[in-house]
This record gives sequence, C-alpha cells and structure tokens, in this order.
Amino acid sequence: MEKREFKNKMYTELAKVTKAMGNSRRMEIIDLLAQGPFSVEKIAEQTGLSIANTSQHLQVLKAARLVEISRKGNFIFYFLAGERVFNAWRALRDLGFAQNAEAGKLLEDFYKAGEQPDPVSMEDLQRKISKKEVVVIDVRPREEYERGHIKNAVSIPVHELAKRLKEIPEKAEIIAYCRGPLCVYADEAVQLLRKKGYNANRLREGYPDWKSMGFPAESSYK
Amino acid sequence: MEKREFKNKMYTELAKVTKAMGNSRRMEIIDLLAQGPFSVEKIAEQTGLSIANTSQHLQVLKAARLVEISRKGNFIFYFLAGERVFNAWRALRDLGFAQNAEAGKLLEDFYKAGEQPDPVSMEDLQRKISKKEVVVIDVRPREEYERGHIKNAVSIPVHELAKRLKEIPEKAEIIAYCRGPLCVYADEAVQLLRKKGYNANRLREGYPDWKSMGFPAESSYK
DNA sequence: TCACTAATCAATAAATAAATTGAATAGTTG
DNA sequence: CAACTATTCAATTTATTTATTGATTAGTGA
Repeated sequence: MEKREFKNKMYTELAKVTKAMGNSRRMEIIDLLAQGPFSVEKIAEQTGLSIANTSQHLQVLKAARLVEISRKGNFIFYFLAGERVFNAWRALRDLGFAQNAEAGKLLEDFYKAGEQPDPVSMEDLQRKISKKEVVVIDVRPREEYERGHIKNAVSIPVHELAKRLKEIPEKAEIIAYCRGPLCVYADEAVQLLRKKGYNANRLREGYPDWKSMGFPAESSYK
Repeated sequence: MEKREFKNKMYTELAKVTKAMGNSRRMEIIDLLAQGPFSVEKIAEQTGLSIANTSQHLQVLKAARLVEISRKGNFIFYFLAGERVFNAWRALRDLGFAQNAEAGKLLEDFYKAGEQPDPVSMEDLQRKISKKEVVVIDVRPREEYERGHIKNAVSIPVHELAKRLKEIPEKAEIIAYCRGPLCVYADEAVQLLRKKGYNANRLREGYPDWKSMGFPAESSYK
C-alpha cells in the first residue's frame, strides 16, 4: 500500500471513533455509562431523549466499539467497552473545559450559583481522608454506589438527604461527590447541607475519575 | 439555569471541541502540528490537500481553540494550542488502535510489510539507552529535529540516509524514530538499514509522545 | 402458544459538513 | 505606492448527520 493511501485510510478509521464521540447526546451517554451498565430505558430517562433516539445513538456507539451490551431478562444493558473509552472521554472533557471559554464559564457559573467555595480536588480529598478530617458522602443512586465507591464513603442518595440529616455529624467537614464534574447531585446536596449549617463542599470530579486515578475505592459486591 | 438546560449546553460545548477533532483531515493536521509550527502551505503539502481546503480546516481548528497562529514574514504559522490538545489526540489515537479493528490491522500490516520485528516501546528504548546499547537516529526533517529531539539522538533525515550510511556504526543496534506511530519515515529508514545488513528497528511512537511522557529530550535552540 | 415488553429498524425531513472553484484580502517587499 | 504572495472568504454541489414517527423484531413469562 502506498504511503498516502495508508494515511488516508488510517486517519479515516481514527476519525470514525472520534466522530462517534463527537455528539452532545453521545457524550452525555458515555459520561453516564462511566458509572456502569444501564438499560436503554434508563439511559433515555436520564438523558431526556426518546427511546428510539437513544437506541440509535447507542447503535452508533456500538458500531464504533465504544460500548458493549449484555442482556438481563427483558433488558439490554449497555456499558463502556474499556478503560480507554473513559480515558478518551476525560481527555476531551478536560480539553473542552480548558479550551472552550463557554464550557469553562458554564461550569464556573454553575458552581458559583450554589455559593460554594471552589470544589475540592481529588488530591485535596485524599489528604483530608488520610488525616481523618472529613466525612465523605456518595449522593448517587444506591445502585451506583454499590457497584463501586470511594473507600469509606457513606451512601446517601441525594433525594434521601433531607430525611437523613441526623446521620451526619454536625462538626465534621462534609465532602459530597457524585458522577463527575457535570453531575449536579453533589451541588444539590451541598446546597442543602450548607443551608442547614453544615460545613459542606463538593468534590470537583466524580467516582470514575477517582477510580481511574488509582485512589482507594471499594465495591459492595464480591 | 435549570439542570437539563445546563447539561444540554455543557455537552453541546464539549461536543464542539470533539467535532473539530473528528475529521480525518483535521486529525492528520493535529498529528503533524504535534511536531511544532507549520505554515498553511507546508500543511497542505504534507497532507496532500488543496490550500483552500487546508485553510478551511485550519479555521475550524482555530474556532475550536485547538490551534493558534503566529505570523512570520509572509507566512502564517499554525501550532497546537497546548499540551492538552496533544493529550486528547493521543487518547483518541490509542482508543482507535485498540477499539477499531480496521485501524489496528492497518497498523500491524504496515509494520509487517517492512518485515520488521515488533517496533520497540518507549520504555524499551529508555532501557537500551541507559545501558548504552543503541544508536538512536531521528529521521525527521532537520528543522523538526532542531526544535526538539530525543536526548543524544543523531539527525539523519530519511532522504539523506543512503548517502550517510558510513556515519552509522555497523555493529550497534540502531533505533530510528520519527513523528509518531503513523509516520512512515522510520519504516523507510529501517527497511534501508536492514537491507544493508544493519540491526535496525523503529520506535513505535514518535518524538511528541516521548517528550509528553517525560523521557529525556533536548533542543538545538536556547 | 400467545400476549407482552424492551429495543431496534426504516423512512423521512431538516440541518450540518466537506471539497472545489474562483475571487478577495491583508501584509510584505521592492 | 505598487506589485506580489500567502492565506482567507464566498458560493456551490454533494454527502452526512440528527430527531421524529410509526412499524417491526427478539425475547420473556403466563
């Protein structure tokens, strides 16, 4: 094969994978699937898309081998095809935050709207944990917590938080986390906790980032 | 701003950056610009595109803030807007090699066509260098070598190689490298060297990967 | 086996992207 | 300032992508 032909073919193949990621709906799906497997129905519900549209986007991701499926009863569960998929998503996400002024501003504005100080970084949280200075709460749905969570974190899904405030020590510093930097559960939790007088803050990133960086994690399953 | 609205806007902004990368021509341009600044003319020449087409692709990359420009005399030089751009390109490239069977096969076939054993990894090369077991040659155009190269590598642009064989010690192991895993200069060099009886092989990755991984590099400029 | 359910497919309309051509522009140099 | 040069722009054609609608399929469980 000639040099130019090789290059054309190769870059075309690489672009196929990138194109499959290069759509706002599919980026949101990938971000969601970083938590673990979800059925088409759940994905549609979480993203606000129609079932048919969700299915078509999933076909695109599957054709690009970015996701795989497994059937359980009547449902088909989709999940990311490997760690590289999350790594690429994260590289693109961080590139977006850094290069795209609009994206960076959206994020800052959103954090500011909750009148929060800057979210804590993963390194900060790790330091706080090793000094036993904090209580870490996982505000994602219980199922996602059970699949994997930050070591010693407590599961309090965000919609249960108001009823379970008594479980939270009043003097401790509270760090809430959820799915990722774009997940708003942690913001909602922090807002409520601060209104009740707690010293609360969010982790900037989410569980998949924590795990991917090699920080201590654990799962409820064997 | 409402939760859904925030997410829609945010993923749309992130997708813009990804879409800008998600095109075979623009991926090739980014791969090229990882070597340093190039004029529009040079980029067109290297990629085989028309000037106008090249310019339009560069406008897309510039609008997405993936590249920046600087003027020198009559020429406008384009360069990558930061290390994150290369990181994202690398993540996508490696994702492609791993997930896209066609891309993986193209690459393997291309290496095999030169009847080479497996290319050496960056870690392998680093070990060989520290044991002083190898002669490392940089077969890119001289200008790219001067901007930055693997420490102690010798510059022998691939088209000069045939005339400069006498400079290469016959008993040493030779490792040639160029721009990246898709750059074929190193393959051409290895093919020629092996035909002449040398023990030669290529580095799988290229100089930008080497530098990005923090391995020892140096530049001819101050 | 038959009804049921989750998911996919097919067809369409609307929107967006790519390459080509030729004209226009902004700087530079004599 | 005028000629020149590298690059960009504008207009066009062709191709690709997206969301919607409604029909269809594959598998489950009574």
